[in-house]
Amino acid sequence: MKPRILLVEDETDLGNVVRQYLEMEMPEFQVDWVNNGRAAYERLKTRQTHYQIALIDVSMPEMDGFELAEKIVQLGLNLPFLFLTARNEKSDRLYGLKIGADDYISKPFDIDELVLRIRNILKRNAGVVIAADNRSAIAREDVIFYKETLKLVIKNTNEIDLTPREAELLDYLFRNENRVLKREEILTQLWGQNDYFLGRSLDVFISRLRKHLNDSDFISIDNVYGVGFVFQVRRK
Amino acid sequence: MKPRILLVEDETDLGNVVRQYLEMEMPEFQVDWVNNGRAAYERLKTRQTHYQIALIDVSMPEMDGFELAEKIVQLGLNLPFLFLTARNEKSDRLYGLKIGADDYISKPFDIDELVLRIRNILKRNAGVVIAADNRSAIAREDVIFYKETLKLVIKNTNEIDLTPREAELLDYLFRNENRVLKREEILTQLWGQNDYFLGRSLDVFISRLRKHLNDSDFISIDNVYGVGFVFQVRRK
DNA sequence: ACAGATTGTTAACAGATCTTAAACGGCTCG
DNA sequence: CGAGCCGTTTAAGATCTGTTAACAATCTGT
Repeated sequence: MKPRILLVEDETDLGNVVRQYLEMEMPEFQVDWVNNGRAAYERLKTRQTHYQIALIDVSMPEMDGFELAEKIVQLGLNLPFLFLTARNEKSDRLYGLKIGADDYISKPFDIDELVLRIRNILKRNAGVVIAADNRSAIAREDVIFYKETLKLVIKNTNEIDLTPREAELLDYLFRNENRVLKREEILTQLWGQNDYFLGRSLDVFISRLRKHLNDSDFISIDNVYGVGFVFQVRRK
Repeated sequence: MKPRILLVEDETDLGNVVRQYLEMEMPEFQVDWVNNGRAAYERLKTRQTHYQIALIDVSMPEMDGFELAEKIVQLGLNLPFLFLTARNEKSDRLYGLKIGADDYISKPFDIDELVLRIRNILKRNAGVVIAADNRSAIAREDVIFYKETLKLVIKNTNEIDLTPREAELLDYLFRNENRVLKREEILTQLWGQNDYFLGRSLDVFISRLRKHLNDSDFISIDNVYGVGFVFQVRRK
């Protein structure tokens, strides 16, 4: 199952913008947006879904952000959280940090900075390391490729261990998706030379990767006869 | 030994003030202050002393803060760091966060806020630490590791005595749980160098730790062929 | 449609890498 | 000085991986 981010924000416009931006910038996460503290609390209480991090607006009707955060701590969920708020008084900031916030970000905030801060918090906390530079994990539609752990996850269920060479080739394909790659290009890039036997070797790896990618509805490796291959990533 | 904080700051006055204040507010930590990036790098390169967090000034002569931080990431130390800086341009802030900073704090900063932010970062990073009668311990699921007394307790029944080297390696693994650790990283950090025989030695210790951890249902040490190891901590 | 070229798939092999037990040798401490 | 501990080295066996081989399937120009 995709790791999840919980966004708690009562302003409809801002909530929508942030959710959309996060899903675009961090496609390997699902963003759940709720518009009040109580709804967030209900979700967290019954650990039905497990969240990686919570982004909480301080000023909300009914149950405000501070109150929600305190409940999170009380519940003993080890859930990182940060505040997104228009209130930038020192006392508020200190209070937020004191109850354990991993960050306290004042509106208007830079959304790129928010993404980076979230990534850095998750990096320390979660098992799955996703670097900001997108080099260690690549997500496309129903496929996530963790380059460092040599793991390939399809439809969030199917977890496959790759060999180093398989991973290297797959990485190369991802970095050149949707364009025709000549055999010669691939061989000189990955094997350093280009002869008949290495060509056959490449075919074997292509075959293995195809088998691995069988369960994906969006990704396939297509042959261009006499030329090379195309790593096709279809969009939804 | 007291856990340590590394402060890298070239301005003498500020360095002194911050160090004194931190030691007053966080007496359980020892604060080591060095006044340039190169000195900090030398300390971190081989693992003479182990730090919990690094506070880094961006503007320094010789090796600047960004450069130092990049080296920290390259070395594969899982060391949290944050920037203390007078530069508050958006591009600088984004760059700092991009290379993995846990925070980017602009001077003049509120020292109480700094302390809170440091505490929150450490809280997440250290996991459940039991500080009873000054024996520091790391607890994860069904395993408790008392690193001062070199004892490992599994399921509250099985008590195992570790050798110093075993404990050192296990400590390193705990600090880097759920990440791929390259053989080279481990060897340069723990043994100070990396050659064939030390590699064999590492394998032997891994094997011994595995035997010790056999009774845990949650922790295992997995190999990534041709790369290194992953210290897997599964959650309930 | 046919032949040759290219590509696809599977199995087998050899070398690299990893695992583990056991032997070794330096060190400490009584 | 002898026993015990501990890190290192050795060595044998297990496992993993990239390559090769063999054969099947597909493509292309004629």
